[in-house]
Amino acid sequence: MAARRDHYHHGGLREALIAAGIQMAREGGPDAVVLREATRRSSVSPNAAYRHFADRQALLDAVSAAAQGLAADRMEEAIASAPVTGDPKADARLQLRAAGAGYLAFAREQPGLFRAAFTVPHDLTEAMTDDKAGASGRTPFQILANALDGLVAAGVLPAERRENAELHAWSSVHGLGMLVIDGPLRGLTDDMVTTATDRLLDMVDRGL
Amino acid sequence: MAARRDHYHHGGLREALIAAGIQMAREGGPDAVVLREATRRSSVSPNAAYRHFADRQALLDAVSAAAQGLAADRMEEAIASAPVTGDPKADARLQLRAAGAGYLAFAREQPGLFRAAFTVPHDLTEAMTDDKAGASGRTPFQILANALDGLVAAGVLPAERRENAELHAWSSVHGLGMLVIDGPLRGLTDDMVTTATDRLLDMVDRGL
DNA sequence: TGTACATCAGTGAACGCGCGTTCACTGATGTAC
DNA sequence: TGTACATCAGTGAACGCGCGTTCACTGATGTAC
Repeated sequence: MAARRDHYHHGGLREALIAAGIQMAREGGPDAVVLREATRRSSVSPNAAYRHFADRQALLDAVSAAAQGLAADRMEEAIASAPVTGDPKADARLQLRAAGAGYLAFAREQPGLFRAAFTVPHDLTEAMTDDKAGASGRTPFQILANALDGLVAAGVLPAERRENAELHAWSSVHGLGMLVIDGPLRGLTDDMVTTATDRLLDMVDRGL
Repeated sequence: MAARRDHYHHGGLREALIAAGIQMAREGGPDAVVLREATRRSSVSPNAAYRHFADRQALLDAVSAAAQGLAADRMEEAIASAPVTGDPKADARLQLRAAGAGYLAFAREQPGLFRAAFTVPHDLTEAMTDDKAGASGRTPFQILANALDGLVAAGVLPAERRENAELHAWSSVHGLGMLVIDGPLRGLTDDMVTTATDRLLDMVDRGL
C-alpha cells in the first residue's frame, strides 16, 4: 500500500475501502461489511465512499470477488503442496483432492471470508470472471474445472461424466463447509473436520 | 389459531410471534426475522415479546427449529410418494433419493426458510431435538439417518461405511441447495436444478 | 515556464429510519379462604 | 359463592445506536495555452 496520507487526496481509497471490507468480512461475514465502518477504517468521511462505489452493495460485491480470489489462492497452495507419485492417474486424483481440501481449509480458516465469497448472489456466468481470480489468475471454479480436466486427461473420469462431476465435487465440498462453519455441524472439532474431509473426498472420488 | 383477540391477554402470543417469524424468514431468510416486526404482525406492543423470549436470538432459534420441522415434513412427503418396486435393495435406495430430493425441494420452494433452518448455529448434539421435528415427529437428521439405516438393512451399504454415509449425503445435498439458492449457481432454472439434483443423487448413490 | 480553469476527490453536517431493549405502569386472570 | 390479593401478560413511552444516503461545499490536481 503506497499510502501517502499527508495530502488531500487519498491516493488509493477504492483499494483501501475494499481492504477494510475484507477485514470486516473476515471478522463477521458479509453482513459485517458496513460501508460507514469501511470509511472510518480508511480515515475518510462516510460519503467519500460514494466516489468509488454506487452503494453498499457495490462495495460488498467487490469484497466478495476479492474473497473468491483468496479462496483460489488457498486452493492453489494446497494443490502445489500435494504429493506427487509419478502415476498419472493417482496424481490427477490427488490434485482434485488437494483442490477440495484447500477449499475446505479456506472455509475453516476464514469462515467469514468464505461466506462473503460464496454466499452472496452471483451468476454462474460470472463465476469465472477475472476479478474473482487469485494471484495465479484463476478463480476457484476454474481451478476445480482444471482438476477435473486432469482426471479426464488421465483417463480416470469418462468424458461423458465430466459436467456432472463439477456439480458433485463442488456441492459436496461446499455443503460440508457450510454445515461446519454455520450449520448443524458447527460443534465439530478441527480433527473431526479433517477426517470428515478425508472421508468425504474418498466418497467424491468414488462417486465420479 | 384460536385467536380471540377481544380480551386483554392474547391467548397465544408465543405461537403468534413464531408464526410471524416464520413468515418473515420465508420472505427474507433469518436476517429478516425482526423482533419488532413480529410484534407488529401480532398486533401487540414491541416489548410484549419479552414475556416469551429472552431476546431476539431466542425468537430466531424458535423460528429456526420450526423451519427444520417444515423441512422434515417436506422430506417425509417426498418419501411417502416415492415409487416402490418390491425389490428391497432398490426400494432402500429410492427412499434415500426421495429424502435428498425432498430436502432440495424444500430449499428451492422455501429458500428463506431453508436458510433459517440450516444456516443458524446449532450443535450436532441438538440436531435431533424434538422441537425440530415435523408432523411425523422426526427431524431432518433423523429422516436421513433412517434412510441410511434402511440401506444397511437391505444390504446395499456395508455397515462400516454407515457413519461417513451420513456426512456425504448431507453435505452433497446441502451444498447444492446453498449454491443454488444463495451462491454461484443462483442462475440455474428449475429444470436445470431438477436434473442437477438427479445427477447429484446418482453420484451420492455411487459414492456410498 | 506561468497562469486560468475545469475536473476530480474529498469534507462536514444532516436526514430519516428502524432496530433491540429498558422503564414504570396497569388491566386481566386465577387462587385461597 | 363472593371477595382479596398475588401474579401474570400486556401497554406506552422512551433510550441510544448506527446505519445508508444526500446536500452543498472546497481544496487538490492536471491540462491548455
